[in-house]
Amino acid sequence: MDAEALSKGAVVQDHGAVAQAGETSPHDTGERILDVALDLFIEKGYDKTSLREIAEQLGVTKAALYYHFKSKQDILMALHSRMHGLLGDSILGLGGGASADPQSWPAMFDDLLDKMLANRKLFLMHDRNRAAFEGMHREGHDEAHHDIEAEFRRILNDPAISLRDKVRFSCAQSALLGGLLITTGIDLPDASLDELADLLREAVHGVLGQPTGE
Amino acid sequence: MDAEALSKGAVVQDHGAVAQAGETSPHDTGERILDVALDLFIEKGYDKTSLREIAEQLGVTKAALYYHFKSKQDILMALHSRMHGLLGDSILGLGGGASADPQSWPAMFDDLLDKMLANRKLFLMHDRNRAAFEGMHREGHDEAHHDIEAEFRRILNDPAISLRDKVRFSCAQSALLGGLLITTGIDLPDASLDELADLLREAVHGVLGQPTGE
DNA sequence: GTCTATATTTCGATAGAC
DNA sequence: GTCTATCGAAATATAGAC
Repeated sequence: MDAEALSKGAVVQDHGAVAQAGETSPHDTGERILDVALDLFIEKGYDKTSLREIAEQLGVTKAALYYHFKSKQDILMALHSRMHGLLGDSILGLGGGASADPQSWPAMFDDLLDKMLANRKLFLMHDRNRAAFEGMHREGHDEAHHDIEAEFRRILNDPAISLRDKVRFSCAQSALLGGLLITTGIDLPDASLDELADLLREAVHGVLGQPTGE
Repeated sequence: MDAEALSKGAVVQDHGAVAQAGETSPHDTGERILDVALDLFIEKGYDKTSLREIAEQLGVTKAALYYHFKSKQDILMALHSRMHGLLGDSILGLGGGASADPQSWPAMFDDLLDKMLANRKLFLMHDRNRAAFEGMHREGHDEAHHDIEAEFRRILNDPAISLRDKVRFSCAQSALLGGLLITTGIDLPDASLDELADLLREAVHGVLGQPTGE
């Protein structure tokens, strides 16, 4: 009801090479399960969304879901993979330590902004179900995937970064999510997504401030 | 484990008149239940926190909880009341329409910042369990309490407010929460809460921008 | 690949003794 | 005000036919 204005399953962006393992043609049942789950996880939250509900809305039975996913958490993990497929390793320097330099943050956030805006639903879902994702990581599952929040904490614990920059980083990231949230609580007049992108960039840069003196 | 650096149950601030109905002396069992629940709702989320767990950590049995609260949701509602007791009606103009003027936002956010920082846990809990709170409101409970998000949506749907200001408002609010989040993921050196407050003010004002031309 | 059962578990909530 | 014991509901997950 709230999220009907969002784009549907815009997983693959205008650049290739983001295909996920196990996700073949775009309209097999597995993908449709994920699409429905994504909507429900945003609307009601992961915990309060039952498999019966997902199956019902999809026109199949619960048991059919278990043919495609071995558990409910497995569905959440698949959506997690979708998200990381979008981010790629281009952002947040998961390999190196490029993100340790606050000078590079404005450009990085610009990049992140585009990807998050183009795939709002995934990021809104991740934000709304942070507890569920952390529980998943705590139980040791979700191998081979670093979370966004893992990189987030790495920066927060880097002694080379000043408290001011840490606050800026944390606030900028949250501000971005707050900007995404606006697309659900409002009827965006026409396709003024570009205007929103500009305003969001403005807000994020406002948080990050001037790298030099102030 | 994560939230042990947070202050414990700082419900009543340095100004009086925030007592809640049904909350008498500060250390009766009812209050202790709420304190434990607050911690667990932050750490594991509302849904994944069982009453057995709350009771165990408190050294009583499940049934004892039901003497003080008539349901699990009732515990959540009580914490909701705690939060609104803090906010009072001074902020966000729940009665009038004072918050409709973007000119007044910087001062309002300064006020909000202090209250949120002094009672981080309540606001972090609210943010982390947004789905649970919305579900509560959807089911018609929580009478007599307007939610923060209700006022939030009112602003988003006010046609007199420009999209830029709406984005700024939404981002500023989220940025504030992002700033609170920093207190959980980091060991704040000493009691540098005042320094954090300054940096947060800086960040929020950065989002809100100049009211005049730009 | 999808169905009809059914197994298993956990949780919220209640009854009644003390 | 707290306890023991239990009920009932709902959810995840599985077994096996088709």
